[in-house]
Amino acid sequence: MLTGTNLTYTKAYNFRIVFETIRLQGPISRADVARRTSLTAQTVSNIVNRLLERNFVQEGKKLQKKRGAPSTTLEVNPDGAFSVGLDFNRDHLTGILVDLAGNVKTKIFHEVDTPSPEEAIKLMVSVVRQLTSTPEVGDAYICGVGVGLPGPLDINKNNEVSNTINPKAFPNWNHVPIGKMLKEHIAVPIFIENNASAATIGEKWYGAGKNISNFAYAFFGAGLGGGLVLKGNLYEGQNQNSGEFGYFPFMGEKSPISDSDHPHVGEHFNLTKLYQWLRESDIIVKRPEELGNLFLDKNPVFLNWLQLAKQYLASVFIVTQYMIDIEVIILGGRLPHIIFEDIANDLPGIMTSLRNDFKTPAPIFKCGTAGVDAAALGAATLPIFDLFAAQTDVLIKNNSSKEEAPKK
Amino acid sequence: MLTGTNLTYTKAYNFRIVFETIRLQGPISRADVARRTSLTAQTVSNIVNRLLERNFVQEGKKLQKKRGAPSTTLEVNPDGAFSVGLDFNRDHLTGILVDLAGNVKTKIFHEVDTPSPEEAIKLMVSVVRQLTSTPEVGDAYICGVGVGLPGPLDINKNNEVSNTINPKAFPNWNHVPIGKMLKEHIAVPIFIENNASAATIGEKWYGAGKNISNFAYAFFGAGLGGGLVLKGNLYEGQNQNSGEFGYFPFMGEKSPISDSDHPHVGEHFNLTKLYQWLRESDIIVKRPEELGNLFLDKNPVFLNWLQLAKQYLASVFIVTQYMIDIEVIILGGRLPHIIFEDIANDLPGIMTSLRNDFKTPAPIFKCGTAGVDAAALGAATLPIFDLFAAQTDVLIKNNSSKEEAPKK
DNA sequence: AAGATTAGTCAATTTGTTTGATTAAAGCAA
DNA sequence: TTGCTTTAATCAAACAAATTGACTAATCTT
Repeated sequence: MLTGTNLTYTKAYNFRIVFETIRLQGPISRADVARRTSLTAQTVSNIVNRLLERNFVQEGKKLQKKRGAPSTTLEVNPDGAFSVGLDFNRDHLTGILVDLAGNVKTKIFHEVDTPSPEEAIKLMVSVVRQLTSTPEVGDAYICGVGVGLPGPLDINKNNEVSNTINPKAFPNWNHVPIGKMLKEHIAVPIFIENNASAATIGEKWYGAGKNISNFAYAFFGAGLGGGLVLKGNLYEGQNQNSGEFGYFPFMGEKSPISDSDHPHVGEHFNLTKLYQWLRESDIIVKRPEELGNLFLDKNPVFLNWLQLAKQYLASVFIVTQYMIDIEVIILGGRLPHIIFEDIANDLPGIMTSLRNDFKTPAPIFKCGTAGVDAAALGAATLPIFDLFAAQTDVLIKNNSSKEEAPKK
Repeated sequence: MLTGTNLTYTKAYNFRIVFETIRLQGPISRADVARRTSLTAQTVSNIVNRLLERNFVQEGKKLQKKRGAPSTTLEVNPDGAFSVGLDFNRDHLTGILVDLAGNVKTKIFHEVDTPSPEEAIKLMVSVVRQLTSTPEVGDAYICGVGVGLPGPLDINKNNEVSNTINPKAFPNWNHVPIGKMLKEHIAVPIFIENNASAATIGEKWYGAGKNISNFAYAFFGAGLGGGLVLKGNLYEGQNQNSGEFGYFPFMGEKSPISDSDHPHVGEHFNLTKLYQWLRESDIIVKRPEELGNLFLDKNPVFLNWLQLAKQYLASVFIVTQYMIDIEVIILGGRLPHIIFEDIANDLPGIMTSLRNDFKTPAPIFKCGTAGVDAAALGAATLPIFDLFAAQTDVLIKNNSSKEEAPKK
């Protein structure tokens, strides 16, 4: 709907712009913030006072450049607020506590086996309680709890409170109002996303996507998913399912691991199927970390898989580039970092050999910085993002998340 | 860069929101505009007065619903402003004059044969003069001149005035500062875009994309191009080359028309190559309109081409949907309307047979409403779009196009 | 005919940014 | 050392656009 705007929204947006400038450019002086944002020194001064009052930023030491009065630098106060992220899947629940600077302060890991909704909620609530009741947090501000679930999600938006969710990965979960169930036990705001989108936001806010306004993120979880950041904002699409790279059909021959009626690239990256396929060659793998050893040992069966993986990814990203013309592609998720590095290293060459002579530069490949906990860190970023990100839609009326965090 | 905002931008944005609401929903009363936009009646009243003063909208007849005072309706005043669009290619220059409601008032067509930049500019200037000096225009406001060129463009953004352009289709054009050259002879603002992007904006503003906030547009010109509208805004990508569907590789077997080292879907839709291929079967075609006759005659060679075309498009749009999860796909350009209708009719079925069982709905196919002059109409829309579209970036500082049109 | 409802405008208020003036701190040059 | 210049930062007043509240007018309801 086309809605207008007014002063209140202007205020909220400038608040976020100033915070984000300090976050990304800090330590930085008020005067520099004003220059960068094109706001006046007075406006910046007022907003910074509000940020200081709330403990979201802190003053650093004085700094002087050439002449004139030295400037007091500003930077994010890591302990100014905390957020909880949950990465939930059939086999595990990871819970982490992060501070405002994105540092992981505490981490809790539980192995599970396709629990029922009730069991899952109970465990989640207990993890959240544990994470937030440490003396380190004290009475600091808690932005909220973010939950990442395996996508694609079928989100039924009946009303804001009781969205129901159908995660494809949980056959026994059917239209579970997970948000509502959590709200009954947890007082802070709750955010639910598919894990790939959450990880995308995590990389955008704290990771390899900082300062990058257009990128695609490929998320290697139980399968292959992803997310898109376009013009600095997460683009989720009509049904919150953009960036489903795993559903792309194979361009050439299909993967030897593929066994479905509609062969698609995601099958090659499906961890369960990969473990099965490796077992046929008497290679026993149970966790993604162990794939790193196969790589270091130059195991020929695994290297064969990896070679094919690169081919499939190259074809996926060629199409991605022609469609959305992005600058950077970030790789992240549960695979070991050395494997991502190897892929990021080889893909540009493979893609060049497949590309048409096109005048735009090839995309740059980067590895995600969040490591194997990308989904949990991403989930924890959701509440922070909602409160602080300078998304342009903050400026427009009928937007729920325009309020500032409370003073205490 | 992260820049702040202030009241001035708020004003500009609300002005656009009110105009667009009247344009899309009119005839509509002030009170209804206020309800739709979440602005107060007073704010709407003020903005409408400014719109009336500038003749961009006009009052219609009184209308009463149930009780209360009858409301005066508002609607766009077609003669309130005019805009010129040029569609330039190796073989033709089409110039059109459109009014504020998107009606084509005058059309000029010239056949050309890969002219030099100087010859082209001369012809363009003369066409613009002819179009704007009719009595119908009188002293009405001219928004500007839009120029659509065959993409992909290699735009060199040295500074705002002297962007140079390398259209791939013009081998003898090398870094031509076409904007600067036109500005020397034309007083109104000038906008240059690749023809597919221009046509996309045209469909978004006046055509099948009205009211649709996420869609992909496939543009059949000399080859196959396209554009994306995401969250209501044109998304052009890092290098202004998003939506280059023609560069996608073939998913299965390549087209019989393809003859390049890197086979890509665009080759199948390259009109020159298609004409050549048809000639091999003794079918002589020189203009796209004639393809319509082949279709109506059920010419087997052409139907074979069409069948393959649908297969290739289906694979392209499946990937499109998984990547950007859009609602609608619009087909437009130089092919005859009946062919677009046939494609739009058959594609959903072909795609369903190829799709994974995915829970999101399949995209809806629509035919563009601009007809064969989509590129020229799109080009004409560029200045209007710049002046009136409620793109969110209007709200942010350091944005050149925030001024309101002059009163006279 | 009185009351209710709705459209629309005028005048005063609100609110966040901007402008202008002022203070303070530090380097530069004679 | 002293005066000049530059820069940072804040205070107070001005400004600008949306909002609020009061009011008029038109029409339907009962």
